Amino acid sequence: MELERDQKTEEKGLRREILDTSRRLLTTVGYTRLSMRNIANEIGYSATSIYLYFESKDDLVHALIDEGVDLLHSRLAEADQSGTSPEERLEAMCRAYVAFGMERPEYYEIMYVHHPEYIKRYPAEKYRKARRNLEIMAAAIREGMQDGIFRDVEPMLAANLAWTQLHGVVSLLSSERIDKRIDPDELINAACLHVVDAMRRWADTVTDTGH
Amino acid sequence: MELERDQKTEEKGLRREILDTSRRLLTTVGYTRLSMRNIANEIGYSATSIYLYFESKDDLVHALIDEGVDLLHSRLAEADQSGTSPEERLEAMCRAYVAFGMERPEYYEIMYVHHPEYIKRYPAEKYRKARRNLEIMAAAIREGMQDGIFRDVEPMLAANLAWTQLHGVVSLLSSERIDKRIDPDELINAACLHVVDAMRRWADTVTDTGH
DNA sequence: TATCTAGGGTTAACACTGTTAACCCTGACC
DNA sequence: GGTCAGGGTTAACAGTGTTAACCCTAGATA
Repeated sequence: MELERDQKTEEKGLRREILDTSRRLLTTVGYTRLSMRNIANEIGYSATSIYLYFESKDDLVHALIDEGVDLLHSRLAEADQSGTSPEERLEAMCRAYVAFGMERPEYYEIMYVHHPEYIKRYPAEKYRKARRNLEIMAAAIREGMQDGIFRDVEPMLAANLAWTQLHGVVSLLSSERIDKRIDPDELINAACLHVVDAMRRWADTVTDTGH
Repeated sequence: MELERDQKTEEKGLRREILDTSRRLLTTVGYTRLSMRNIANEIGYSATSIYLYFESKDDLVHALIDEGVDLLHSRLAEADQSGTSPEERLEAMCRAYVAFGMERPEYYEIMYVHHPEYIKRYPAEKYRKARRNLEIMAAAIREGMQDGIFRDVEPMLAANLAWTQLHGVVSLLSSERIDKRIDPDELINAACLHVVDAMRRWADTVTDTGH
């Protein structure tokens, strides 16, 4: 009993267990099979007891999204430190982003693909945390601008443009909507180089038209 | 009776009615509320009678996707004819694609966002038809190459790269995942110009690395 | 010591979902 | 007139997220 008291900072016992098996189910059987009753069966509790620790399934999924956001962030941060020049770092982060999306499609799905319904209820503080993953890219872009390598544009807009390109590749590839005759690696490679290249030249055509 | 016989080329009566109300429900209440019983209630039949004309909900949704594909194709074709130079035409098609995605999110959702489950069962002949929408872009790119305006790359790969960029913008914008401080029009504009610009320079960096 | 209370957990149920099996009824043909 | 097919129905299955009511045990209090 006293031991459990000490562990309460780590997380309450059952809540932790729910999260663990949820994560496991998500990666094994996928999101569609991630149901309250499924989770409950796995840990030997009734489905409704989950509601003692999460106020809804949305809430539970939000917690999983949070984990995914952290996972992605660590990948991006690692890539950011792998290179020296802003160009290298940006390219490395692009590849890290795509790699994450392709290797952990279940996480990626609930983070960026799935239905907007529960996204709208996504709590603000978690949203702010998710934005870090864009800011780390924006930072590299900003540095590149200061070094005179990249053109002068709003770094956050540029980061978002990069994000849309990367997200497009990941989501269309992993939903198997890209024709099989297209080599995935070639497409990924093109997209990543493309993003970096876009930062070099760009502004002259874009910022003019931005009212 | 004889009149109905004449119309059978247009489509069988009830099947047409199901498709019409499905389309209407899709655009009004959205995909999540598009249920068999909902459709049935709307037209005053029982839910199971839908199965006399569609073998599953997937099948029904496939028919709706088909409509969406045609709609998008007519938009792209129109844009393709609006310009003279390959550059103009490609840019017009990019804007047309994004416009379609933003104006008809329900169609876009079932076409390119939703769950891969029923996509895998998407019939091959419809898939072939959907590919036309990429080929019309690839055609403009190919022409640009022949005119010496665009670099020499595999046009279908280039079209797919363009598609990923456009899809990323549409899907992230319409799922409201882009920060509100980013101006959507500016992002769209940047993406479209970006796609065209990528066709001009590109190949030297990309094709080299393609194994 | 007896009683109250709070909290973790349960069962039953509601309102949905897509889908199948069985049935029913009408109209056409032999 | 009997058979048969086809359009349509109801009932039901197995599943979903979620809520209301309940149950039981441990701890604090009178």
